[in-house]
Amino acid sequence: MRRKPGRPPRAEGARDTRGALLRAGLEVLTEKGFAASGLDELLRRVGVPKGSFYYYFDSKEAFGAALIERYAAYFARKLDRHFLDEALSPLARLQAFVDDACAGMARHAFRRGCLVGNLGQEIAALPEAYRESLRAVLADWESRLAACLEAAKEAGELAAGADCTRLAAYFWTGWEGAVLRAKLEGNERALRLFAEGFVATLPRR
Amino acid sequence: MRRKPGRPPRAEGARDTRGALLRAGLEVLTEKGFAASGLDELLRRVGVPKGSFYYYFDSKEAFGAALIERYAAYFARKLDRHFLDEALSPLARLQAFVDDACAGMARHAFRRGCLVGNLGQEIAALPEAYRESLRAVLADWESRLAACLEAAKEAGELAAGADCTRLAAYFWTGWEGAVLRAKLEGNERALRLFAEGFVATLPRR
DNA sequence: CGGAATATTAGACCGATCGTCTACAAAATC
DNA sequence: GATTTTGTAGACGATCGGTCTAATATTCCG
Repeated sequence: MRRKPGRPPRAEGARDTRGALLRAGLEVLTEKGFAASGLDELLRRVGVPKGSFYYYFDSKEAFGAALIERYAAYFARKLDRHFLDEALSPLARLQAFVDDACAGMARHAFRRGCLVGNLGQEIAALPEAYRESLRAVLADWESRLAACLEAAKEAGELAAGADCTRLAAYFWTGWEGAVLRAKLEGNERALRLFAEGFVATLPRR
Repeated sequence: MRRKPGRPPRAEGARDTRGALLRAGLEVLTEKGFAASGLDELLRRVGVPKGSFYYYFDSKEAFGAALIERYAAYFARKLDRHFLDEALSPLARLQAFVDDACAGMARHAFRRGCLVGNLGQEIAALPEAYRESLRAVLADWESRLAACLEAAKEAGELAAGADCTRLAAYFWTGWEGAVLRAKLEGNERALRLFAEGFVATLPRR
């Protein structure tokens, strides 16, 4: 019993309980996936009682859906930051994303992976509604990368006949595998290996 | 209460309890992963009481380890069947494996994936001993594929300068991603896409 | 053929943890 | 200062992984 019940101050040194839950949820779920992540652990971590959780979210399923949404937004921003960076050539932008991702995984000692990959893997045991959400997220990433590859085409870094949409789908498919492998091996080797292989085999002209 | 206790006949119409547990375990874990798979469900499915489970296996962890071993053996046989098939050219053998895998996933309506991929994804929440096992399995697949690619070199299907080990690592990394994606999408598109992309970008000479 | 030893099953039981829910207190509003 | 809103506290029943004792079939040995 650490605190009396009731509403804590919110106006000033406010504590964004919902936000804290989402942040911690992302940390836990990108590490262990959905099924293996217990609410109790999450709540202990954030220092919030169960009642609060169920005030902000209808269920664990709803919480997961919110996490997917938040992760998609976070990742879309990251992709835009790199893929739309006019200071770099299109292929250099892709490389910058890869470098960023490697640094990100290293920062968490290769324990955390990709939320989409984690949930996709256990999709059979997840709410059916997640499937479409995850698919949509991947489709979104695909179109962002395809646009970057189109830019590469115009910059003469990629053959005019290249199928950018197909290449983008190929990239994200393999990339998810690389993230999984990097987690398993505990190093960035797989990420580098896949990225280099992908770029190396791009049709130049 | 369906049956009186005691040892059932084993000599004739014998029921291989341990084997049945392993078989069902493989089905469940390739679908839902480790954490999401409850012992109770498994036991209900096989029609075996808990006592038997803990007679054959020390713990869920030991059970999982046995599953990894069994899956590795099963998969190694499958790889040998294809990669050592002298009737086909080396690259045709790889294609035969891909076709086989597509058919296999389709047979289970794309619900079951790869045990190594599933467990690898949730490695952070798994017994640490699994990590090395899974790594070793992947390394084994890698060397089998590398040998097949070496054969392709000798057959003139692959450039003499190609780094077969590296290519093999690249393949399995991306392949795991493709399996994950095929599960998520519920079709073989990702498998085909990755396999075609891989073969297409192989250095021919 | 009989009795002891062994192999295997039956399922109650335990502490921990799962996700849900009801009761209530503080802050905000009027 | 009463009511409404916002949020917290923690009890709850179900189920989890795991252990344990009891019971019985089979095998072994004489």
